Amino acid sequence: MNNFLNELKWRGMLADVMPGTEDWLNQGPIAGYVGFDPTADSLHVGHLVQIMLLVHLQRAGHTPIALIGGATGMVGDPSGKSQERNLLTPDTIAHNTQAIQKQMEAFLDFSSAKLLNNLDWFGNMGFIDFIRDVGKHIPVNYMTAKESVKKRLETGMSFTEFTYQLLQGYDFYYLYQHHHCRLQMGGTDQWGNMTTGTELIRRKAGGEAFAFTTPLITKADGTKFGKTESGNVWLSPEKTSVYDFYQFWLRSSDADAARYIRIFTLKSKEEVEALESEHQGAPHELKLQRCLAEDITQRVHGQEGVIMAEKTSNFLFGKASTEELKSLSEKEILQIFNGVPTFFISHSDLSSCSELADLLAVKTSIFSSKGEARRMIQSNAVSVNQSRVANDFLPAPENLIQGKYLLVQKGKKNHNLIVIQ
RNA sequence: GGGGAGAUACUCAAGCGGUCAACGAGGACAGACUGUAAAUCUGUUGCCAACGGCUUCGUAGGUUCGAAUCCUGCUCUCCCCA
Repeated sequence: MNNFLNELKWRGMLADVMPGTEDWLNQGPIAGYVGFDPTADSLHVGHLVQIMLLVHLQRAGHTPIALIGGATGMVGDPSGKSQERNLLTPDTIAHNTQAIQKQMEAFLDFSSAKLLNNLDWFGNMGFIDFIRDVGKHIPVNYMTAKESVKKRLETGMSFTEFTYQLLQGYDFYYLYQHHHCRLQMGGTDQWGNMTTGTELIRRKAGGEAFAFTTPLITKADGTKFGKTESGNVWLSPEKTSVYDFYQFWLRSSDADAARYIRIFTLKSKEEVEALESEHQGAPHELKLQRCLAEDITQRVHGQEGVIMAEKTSNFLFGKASTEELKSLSEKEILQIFNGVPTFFISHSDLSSCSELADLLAVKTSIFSSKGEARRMIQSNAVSVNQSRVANDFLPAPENLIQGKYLLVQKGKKNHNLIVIQ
């Protein structure tokens, strides 16, 4: 029954495991949970690791529980945060909760998996009840020994955030009592909160519960995973276009791609190893990165998303000439440049431009200032309609594709579409 | 309650009356090389009508021909004593 931990192990998804977890998992189907706080109206790629845990759990025949923190999100988890954060309003949290719940449904089969919201059990609990029923069981010295608290003792931490581990601990206790859940999973930064839960279960219910964590996902160069120049990579296509999402994975380095494909896809060990050796034989084909990007984009945005992102990528990074670009029909243009940042300007905007930098920094915000635009143009970094241009170049009507489009490329990887209407 | 230190650009961090749009490092972006990789080398990194101009050094005033640098009030942060 339990290939679960082994599966996670070869994929490099195991960091700390509480003693006894494996033995217990071997005893038969169990229920395990991961919590997600609704701090934004979409999950991002960092959450994907945790989601994959639930997916593996389900595939191993167990019951995954995705817990949305409608209540804990009101408080704010201090883990891994060096500063106190602002509270979100209840409205925002409710909205975020809904959005995240919806996203969850794409990954798990909720005919057997469970989707819960801890507001359901915290919503009506009074403060006095809480400190009597929960607070009484966990000593403050135990709480302050946690890394998440210790780190903040000097710089300061509100009582609110200090309490967070108790809330999360109670979640685990509640799931233990009502859903036979004895396993909690999460990122390494959650370890302290997770052990507060097992401790509460031990003290309050005399029960035994288990936990393990996934390692912090990093990039080979040591920088933070899941960020691009424009910020977080979100699962919501409104916040990160499907094209950008696909590109995020495609651009990962060889070392990263090999690790990511284990973590974020369900490909078997044999498949992964075969891909790796294939990749080594012809690294320029980016086989590993392509498979990775395709697989994840497929899971998050569906087959259509993959087709579109690939089409756009192939066009923009292929050697499409100005002529090829000009030969595109309007329909093709709209299809290909879907997901590429687009700016709308008027014909008078275009004709009133005194220089290219004016068009790129003032009429559109492709660059943040004219100075920057000029510098970039001077360093040979800007192309219009697939050919390098100088600052004295100004698009004339005959340069517009289909009479209304301009493709502006900044550097190697940033494409923008200007629509003149 | 008493005493001390400090607040500089994305971050760290120099500067202590003119030569400061502000040393240096990191980061970021770009160019070359490549494979939309890594490493390496190079350039850029306040804004503009640009061999010049304008606005920046917590905030509000003041001294001075001239201030990030000196003085005063205010706000915030940290440390020590009680």
